Amino acid sequence: MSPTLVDIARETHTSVSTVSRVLSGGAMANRISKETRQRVQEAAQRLGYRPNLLARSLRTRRTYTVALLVSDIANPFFAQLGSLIERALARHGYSLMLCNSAEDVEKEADYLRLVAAKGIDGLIVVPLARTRKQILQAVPEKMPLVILDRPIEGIASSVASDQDQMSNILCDALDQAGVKKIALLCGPQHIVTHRRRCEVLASRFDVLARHEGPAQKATGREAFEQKFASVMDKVQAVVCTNNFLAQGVVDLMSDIENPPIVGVFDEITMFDLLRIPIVCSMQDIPALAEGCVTQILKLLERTSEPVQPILLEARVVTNRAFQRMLAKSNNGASVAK
Amino acid sequence: MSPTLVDIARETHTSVSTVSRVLSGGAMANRISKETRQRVQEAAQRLGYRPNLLARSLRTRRTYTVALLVSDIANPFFAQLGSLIERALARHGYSLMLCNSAEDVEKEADYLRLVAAKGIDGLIVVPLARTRKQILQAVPEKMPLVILDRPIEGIASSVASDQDQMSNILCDALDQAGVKKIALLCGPQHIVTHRRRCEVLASRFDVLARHEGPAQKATGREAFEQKFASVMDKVQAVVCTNNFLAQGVVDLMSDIENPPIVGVFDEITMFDLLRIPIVCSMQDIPALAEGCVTQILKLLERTSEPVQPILLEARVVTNRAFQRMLAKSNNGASVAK
DNA sequence: TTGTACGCGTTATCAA
DNA sequence: TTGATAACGCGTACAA
Repeated sequence: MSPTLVDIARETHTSVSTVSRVLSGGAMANRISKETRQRVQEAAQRLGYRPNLLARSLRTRRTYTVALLVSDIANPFFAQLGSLIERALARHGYSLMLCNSAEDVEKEADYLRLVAAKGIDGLIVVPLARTRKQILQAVPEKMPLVILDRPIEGIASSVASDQDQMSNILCDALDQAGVKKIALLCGPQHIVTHRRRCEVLASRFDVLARHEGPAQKATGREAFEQKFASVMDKVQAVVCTNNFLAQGVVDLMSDIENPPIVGVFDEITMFDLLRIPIVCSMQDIPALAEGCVTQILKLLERTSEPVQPILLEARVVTNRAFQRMLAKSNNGASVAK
Repeated sequence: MSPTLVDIARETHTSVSTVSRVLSGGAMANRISKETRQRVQEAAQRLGYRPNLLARSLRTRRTYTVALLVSDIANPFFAQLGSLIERALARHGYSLMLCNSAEDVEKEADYLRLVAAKGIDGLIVVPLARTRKQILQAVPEKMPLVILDRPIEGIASSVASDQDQMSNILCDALDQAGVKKIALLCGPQHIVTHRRRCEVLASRFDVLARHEGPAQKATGREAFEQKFASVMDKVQAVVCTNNFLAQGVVDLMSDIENPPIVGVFDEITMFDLLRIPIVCSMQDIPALAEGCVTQILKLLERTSEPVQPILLEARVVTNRAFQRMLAKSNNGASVAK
């Protein structure tokens, strides 16, 4: 067994409190005579003392652990976020507990309860639940909580991209390319980001076909087989509310003669090498990560200074095929601006 | 404050031990009179009792938490592994603590110590350290430990792909395509997987150019600028020891007239849509995840039944461009087999 | 400057 | 079938 404070106290002919003060008390350590302090440290070193963090946490009510609850860390969007969040937290002395909700309300609630029971200090969550109430009945009121990506009414500590802004810049880009009619491939409408993106798109273009399903590659295939194929020659763009959906779509479209533009939220890997014109509205992932870490740290320090929701801007990125297409049409039509 | 056993004991006119037995003792609960059991359960329900898992862990010396230590969860390979591991662990009642070592030996050691101090039950690690000794001086001897992806001499509990097999099937595929001379892009040679892959490749082909660097996209660019450009017309393939490296390479090669084959370990997203012929040697990620979870669970149950290293087979996958190329050369040369 | 004693919430031992 | 009581290892008032 690993040595404890008692062992060191015995070894060094002092009491546990002195040992504790030397080894863990920051300011307390100075109020101890240089001599005993050294004796204690020497003994600790020699015995290979490691504090039992469980016992400490039980006593101090702080675990220095934050939980990140996402739908699936295999999703590159969340994987990048998770990586950056873990790094930032580690820099501040916190560890990360990772939870996959798998877009399942039950699992989400289970995890929320578990996290509370484990004495986790704070929680960063990409929620499935849509109301403050749903969350607060699984997690104590005072638990530091940051909502990531899908804001919830009544919770101030949240970090997300501005869905309207990111939808509109995508629409602007499509507009500029002369798009009027689109096919729309949507993720689950109970998820606020997907829903809002759809709404904006529908308000700005003529939607000739629309398909909804889970945010996976397979849904893209489905859409084509069931609804999109027939309108492919009538629309100028296919828009997908996230990159997984788009991946399925792009797969299918590679065989089409004169493919329409694909508009998509978040990144498509290697999109620059595809011959399909693609325009992405990309969230600022590092800023999202940094945002929610600073938020959670603020809440953890309990310096009760007010926390403001953070709303980030996205930016549009196009691939070469898109740029070529744009250049061509501009040349043909009028003087390029 | 959340209610404790004491509160329920007071409320129900019994002792903490009875309450504990009712609420957490599995078999113990039956040795309690139906009546008091119900009283206790009712009270627990009414007061909204949640066990304090920290206190329990301190007492039982089990946290039901496993740590996963990888270089970077943003790497899709680890992200998929992480997701599957988390799910499997959750099914067995364990939570996951996620640690990024960032390919940094210091951080790795720090995390190993931290994990031990936190009372984590077990550890799945993609190690940077190369000897059993290095690891055991940071983590207690008896800590359940599974080595993932990069086997270490003397540690039986490990799960990985057979590097020789996966390298050789890649070579076989290249052979079949008539490849004799290659350019080789390697990840860090102190990482055993990269090193072994290089060795096999070098033993089977004529390596006209070789570049080494961190396993990132940028290294691919570097290689081209510094060494590869001049031999591009002399080699029939460029081989990369992982997918990040390959991504950089593929980016650069899209401009080349008659691109050589790209050989790569692990998946390249959307590779089917690229006009460059690509052949991948793909690890069985679900099997890797399942393997290390069953291993760790076996160690956690302490049923001292012997644990065997798991070595998995990879399989070769080619994209359409590769297949077209192969078909063409077969037609031209001789009767297709 | 140092030591004593208690509490954190639970489980486990030993009597009753 | 139950209840005191002692751990688990640590931090911290309070006293000396």
